[in-house]
Amino acid sequence: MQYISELRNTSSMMVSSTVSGATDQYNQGHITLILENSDLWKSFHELGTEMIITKPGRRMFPHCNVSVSGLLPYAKYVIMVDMVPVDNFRYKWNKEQWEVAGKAEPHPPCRTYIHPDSPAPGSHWMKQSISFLKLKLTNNTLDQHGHIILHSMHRYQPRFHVVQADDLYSVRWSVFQTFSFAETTFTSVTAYQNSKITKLKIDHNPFAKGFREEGTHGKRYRANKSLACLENPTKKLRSTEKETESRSYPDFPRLPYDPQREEQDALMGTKEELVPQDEHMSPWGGEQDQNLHNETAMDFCSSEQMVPGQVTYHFYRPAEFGRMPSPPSCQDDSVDRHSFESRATDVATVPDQEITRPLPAVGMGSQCRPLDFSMSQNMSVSSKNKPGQRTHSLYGHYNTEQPLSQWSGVISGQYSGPTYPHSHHVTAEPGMHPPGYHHGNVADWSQYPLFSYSCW
DNA sequence: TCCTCTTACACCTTTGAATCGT
DNA sequence: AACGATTCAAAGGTGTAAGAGG
Repeated sequence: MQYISELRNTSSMMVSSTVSGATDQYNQGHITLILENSDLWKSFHELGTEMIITKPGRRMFPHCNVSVSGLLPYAKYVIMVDMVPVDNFRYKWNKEQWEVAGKAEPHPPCRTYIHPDSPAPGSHWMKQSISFLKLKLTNNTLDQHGHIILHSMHRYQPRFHVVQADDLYSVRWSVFQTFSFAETTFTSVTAYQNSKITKLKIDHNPFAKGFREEGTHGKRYRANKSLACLENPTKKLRSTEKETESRSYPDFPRLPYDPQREEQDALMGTKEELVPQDEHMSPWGGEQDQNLHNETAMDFCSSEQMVPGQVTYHFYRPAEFGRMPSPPSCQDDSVDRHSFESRATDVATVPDQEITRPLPAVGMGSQCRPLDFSMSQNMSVSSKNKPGQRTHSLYGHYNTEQPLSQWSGVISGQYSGPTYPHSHHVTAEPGMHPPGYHHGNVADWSQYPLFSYSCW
């Protein structure tokens, strides 16, 4: 609980600093991104968000919805989203909480979702919130539909990229900023593990309304091959209940269904449910304590740092990396933007404790570095090879040559901690990194598959 | 045996074309 | 002819349960 309150304090500070710094609305250094539905995200985050991924592709829920300010009204921008691994682990759901189940699998092809309105003037982006409703996640590494490919049972975090570019061709030479939000971190799953998350989704997702309403829910529950449950409830229902119990769905089969109570339970938790878990009900709690962090402060650090992807730019400016490791580098990057050609990156990469953990780090250095933006090299190289084709491919829907995500020069808009009371303002924030923040682990990622996709 | 993943299913919302009225 | 409102069917999103596979 202590760490939650720390988060809140910090985040409110960040918000205020952002706001005060935003006096110059059109100064690019003060572009701010605000996460809409922050409360909803927060609700999910507190339970440990799970995102279903399927072979044909599944939308996110909650879906990413942001509003942006501080853009130049007449300058054109491209806005993109990608997913970065939060750490190098694979997880499993065990005894009502997530546990580390081993090292992460090698990254699937990295893809980027480009908002369909891109490119559009700043005024367009600022006049209303930007929805990424149609972004889809898949676990199909051979996916041909341009969905973002993730591994199941891994943790990811969406990153938003704001790129000033007149067209998609010029994205790679453009100035851009990267934002992410701690509460959008999720675990990708092929089937829901945490019943609280399931219920929360059912209660909030209109498409799941059929599971929400009392009658339908009951009907639905027995829908498949299980009218027998009604006819002969003893056997079938018993087995259902058994499974239900074993999977800890305490409230699911119960009828009548009370949405309010359910929601309240989901959000607040009952005492019984809470006891075995962390005080704030985060299923991460146990696992984090056990595997990731030893103290609350480290929890804070971890969640803070899962953020922005800053770029690995060593391909062009290797010498610059020397300055990355120190927290002030973020501070100095107050400009928060860099051009592709000239900047030396901040390398956020992975939280210290996670990188340095005595992990079975086999292959991690080059293959599975979380929060790394390896595409820089790929892009440079590939664009030299096939510039025309590449740029053209930007406009294709599902072009396998997708260079867009291969940009370099990503900078950190820098992430702010969980926005607990409200939305999330993201700006460069010195001091967000804990002492000992580690910027290393900037190994080459050049073998990383070179086809991320734009989808719209 | 356990765990993860896939698939078919029923229910629901969203979308867009067709129709009608002004 | 142009525009807006309404209707309706198709498309697509949702979690569940059973079962396959490792």
